[in-house]
Amino acid sequence: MSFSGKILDWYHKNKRTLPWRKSTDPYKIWLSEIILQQTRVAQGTPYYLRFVETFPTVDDLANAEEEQVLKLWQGLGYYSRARNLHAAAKMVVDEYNGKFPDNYKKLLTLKGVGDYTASAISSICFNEPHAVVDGNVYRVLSRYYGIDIPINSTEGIKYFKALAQKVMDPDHIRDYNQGIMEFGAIQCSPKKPLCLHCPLNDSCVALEKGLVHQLPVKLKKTKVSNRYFNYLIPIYKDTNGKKYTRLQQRKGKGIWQNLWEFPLIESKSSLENKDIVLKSNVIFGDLDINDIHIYNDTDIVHKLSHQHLYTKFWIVDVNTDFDHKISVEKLSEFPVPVLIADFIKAFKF
DNA sequence: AACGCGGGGAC
DNA sequence: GTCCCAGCGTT
Repeated sequence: MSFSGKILDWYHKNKRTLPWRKSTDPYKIWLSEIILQQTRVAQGTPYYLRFVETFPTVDDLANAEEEQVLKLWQGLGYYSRARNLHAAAKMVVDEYNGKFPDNYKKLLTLKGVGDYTASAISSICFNEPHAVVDGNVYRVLSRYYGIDIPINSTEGIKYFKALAQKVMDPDHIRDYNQGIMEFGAIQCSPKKPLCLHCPLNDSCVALEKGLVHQLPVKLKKTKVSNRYFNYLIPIYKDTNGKKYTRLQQRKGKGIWQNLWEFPLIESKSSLENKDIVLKSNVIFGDLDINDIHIYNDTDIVHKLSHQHLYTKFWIVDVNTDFDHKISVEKLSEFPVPVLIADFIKAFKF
């Protein structure tokens, strides 16, 4: 049996029942594909369910505020996906008259949709013969065919796309594409592949040569940088005992774009109490600061894939009312990074 | 061609 | 600790 035949056979016996597999509605498939970019099925599934529940149609999503989309996305990471998701929904409504693009080329014009996602949607929804190449496919193909070209090199990306396109089954593309990804996730997994009872173990080059654990080859990742965050949490209690604090929205290019956080002092290294007091007086202008004390004695280290954030939270008690204040009960309405959400949850306002 | 972008789970 | 996940956009 051919490679694709065995993949299809394996898929029919082993496929999981996943919520998006009940439909070929391009809106729902697109939603699932964006959510699952660089994200495990287990992590993305509850988000998918909340999104289809909250936004049943692309029109509903397009008409939402970006704030609401980001709030629903909170905790999933790579927030440009959420911003692009919203922008793409608007494109579908405005430029495609509300009808989801129905072929690979048009799908590629949507923000946040690249070769993988356009291939996935066009094959699953419209039976177009475009082979998907995701992390699973790189692993399966590199092992089965014994290819050691780095998967994240320009040559590798081109090579594996062509190979995937060559070995696919164009007549069963919907199941083939999902099948090879599922096979990579469950059978041909990164660490402990189940080679012993694999339907391809009589013809897998990596298995024959003992290279299973050396493939796929991947170029080195960039190094992690350290940053030092000091969050100032102003707290003002009015005459009724109601408490207020302040959030501000992150703008610019870096992490957590358009998400909200407390006023931030970033420094090259760990700051001392007196430095914080000094800078707090600048940040909060002429406010009457009653007391400043640290919340966490040792730094909270928030680890992103490319940055380690050494974080201190400082409680700033103020005696006077201030602008841009929000009541602490409203904190949960803002989309915030996990680092901030964890603090809000742990701190007793 | 290289880099920036999150968070979490498996080991 | 390391690796990687149904990748994409920017520089």
